Amino acid sequence: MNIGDVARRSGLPTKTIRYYEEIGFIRPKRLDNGYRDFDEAELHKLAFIGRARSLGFSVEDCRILLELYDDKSRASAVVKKVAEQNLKAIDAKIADLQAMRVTLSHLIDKCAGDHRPDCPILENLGKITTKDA
Amino acid sequence: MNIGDVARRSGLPTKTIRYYEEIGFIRPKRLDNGYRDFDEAELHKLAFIGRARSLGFSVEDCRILLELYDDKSRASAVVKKVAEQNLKAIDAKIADLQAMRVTLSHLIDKCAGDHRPDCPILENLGKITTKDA
DNA sequence: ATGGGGCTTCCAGTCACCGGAAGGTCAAGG
DNA sequence: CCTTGACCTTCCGGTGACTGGAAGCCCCAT
Repeated sequence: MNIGDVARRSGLPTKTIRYYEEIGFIRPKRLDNGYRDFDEAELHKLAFIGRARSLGFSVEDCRILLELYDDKSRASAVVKKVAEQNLKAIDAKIADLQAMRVTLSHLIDKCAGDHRPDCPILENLGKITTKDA
Repeated sequence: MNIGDVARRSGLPTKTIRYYEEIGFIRPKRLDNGYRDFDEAELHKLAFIGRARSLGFSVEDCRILLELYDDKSRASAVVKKVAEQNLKAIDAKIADLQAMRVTLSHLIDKCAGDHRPDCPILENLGKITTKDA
């Protein structure tokens, strides 16, 4: 299977697939002309990584998850722990963004948004909130 | 004012301040010994950038906001628009993360998380969801 | 044989910094 | 006067996870 077919079937760009080879996720054989030749197992692995990435797992998380996936005797608790850590990280990001959102939307609400130059948004950003030593 | 004082008063790391000089946000004078010498206006500007960054504005957004801040005759509508675009981007990120969160937490709930090897998390990641051409 | 797409490698760029090395400067203490 | 330690400087490289582009094969259909 050529890289283009794998890209279509996995949903990953060819650039990303080459990158995943570079960082050791896959080692496709080569044809005589130098083209990569993927088998179904590699396609499968790439699709796995793609799904995990879309759920917010880092590439290094994926490396761990792949190892766990291959190790059929590992306890599910181990996998669950990795997933829970990821969930925590996602929750923290959501909380950060929501805090931003609150402040920013307050600012936007207070701004008339007309032809006049007075703007509470800039005024607030301009406030020096230093901790004078 | 030395860079260390500015760092303490603005809350930005010295590395970041030097970086902001490099990309043209500020142009502090230099003392004979080569040290940067900041004035209050520069401190103010850095604090402004720091606050905007913490609200999710990109560095390029900050460049625009600074220009708008300096242009006392611009309409507040212009600023509001930039802020609203940022708010939209924040909302999109929150939505993405929440979608991830839902899927991942379902998966985690379904996983026993014990000594047994069966794990719905990995099983789901392993599902090939390709669009076979 | 020619054209167009697909494949290869390699280099550089993204974004917003951060870490560290090598070295100059300054104020205080012995 | 010397040392110590906290500053400051520049420069180089790295981060994460790709992405873009150039230069150049390769393959197939016309």
